[in-house]
Amino acid sequence: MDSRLLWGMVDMLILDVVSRGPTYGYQIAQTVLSQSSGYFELKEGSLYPALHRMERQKLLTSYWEETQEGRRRKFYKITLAGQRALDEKRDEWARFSAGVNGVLGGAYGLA
Amino acid sequence: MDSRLLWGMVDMLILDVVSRGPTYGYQIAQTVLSQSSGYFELKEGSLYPALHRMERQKLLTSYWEETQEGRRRKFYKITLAGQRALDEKRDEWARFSAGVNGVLGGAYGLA
DNA sequence: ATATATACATAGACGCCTTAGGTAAGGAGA
DNA sequence: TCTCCTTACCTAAGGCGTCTATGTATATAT
Repeated sequence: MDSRLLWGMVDMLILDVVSRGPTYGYQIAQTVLSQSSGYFELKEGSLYPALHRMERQKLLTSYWEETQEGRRRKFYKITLAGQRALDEKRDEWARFSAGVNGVLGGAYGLA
Repeated sequence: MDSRLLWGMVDMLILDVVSRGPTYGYQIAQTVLSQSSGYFELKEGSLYPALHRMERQKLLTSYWEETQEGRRRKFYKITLAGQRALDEKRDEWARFSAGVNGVLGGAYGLA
């Protein structure tokens, strides 16, 4: 896929996944990959900086957990501000995709 | 709007408008603005570099015309390669928006 | 032993969009 | 006349998110 399309979408996708309950980076990437039917491959170089950025912005909080097998995972929870940001981003996405489809459909005369 | 969302979309929107028939920069911006219900304000700093870039890539060709009032306009026509690129970008957009909606819809369990 | 999957992290490069500025002509209104 | 807005083109510099590449570390499978 054209990765330039991802600009500004990574945050929304991450927030959306985290909004369903605490989860960690690797799992977020797997979820996004699976629910986009393999389309969105969140690269580590985008994923982790985005998580850190959103934590700085207080949209997420984090805590470490250790599994019984000895692997460490950094879990993220969405904050109230994060939930609000997600809602805004969803609205923004709706307007954006309607805008694109409006232009693309323009050839066939809709309005 | 969040302008980062525009990444990679400007070319598709321009190609789409030009594909309907020869037109010029200012008019393209007006068309996109109108058909996105005022949502997409193509800035000159994005529009003209994009037109030049796509002309370099042989997706568009251009010619100058002078109006009776003395204004000069640079008209653009889409090439065969441009039409193919547009078709690809439309497919890409369809997959992309389906992917986003797949992730966003994931909370309500679709697959 | 080696490879793969899990799991985190960072540095530097890249490229498009933005802001801001420039040129130039026409028409409207004071 | 002077000012302002619209039309119409163009470019330079800055910002910033994503990518590639790299590093660390453990567990499991071959």
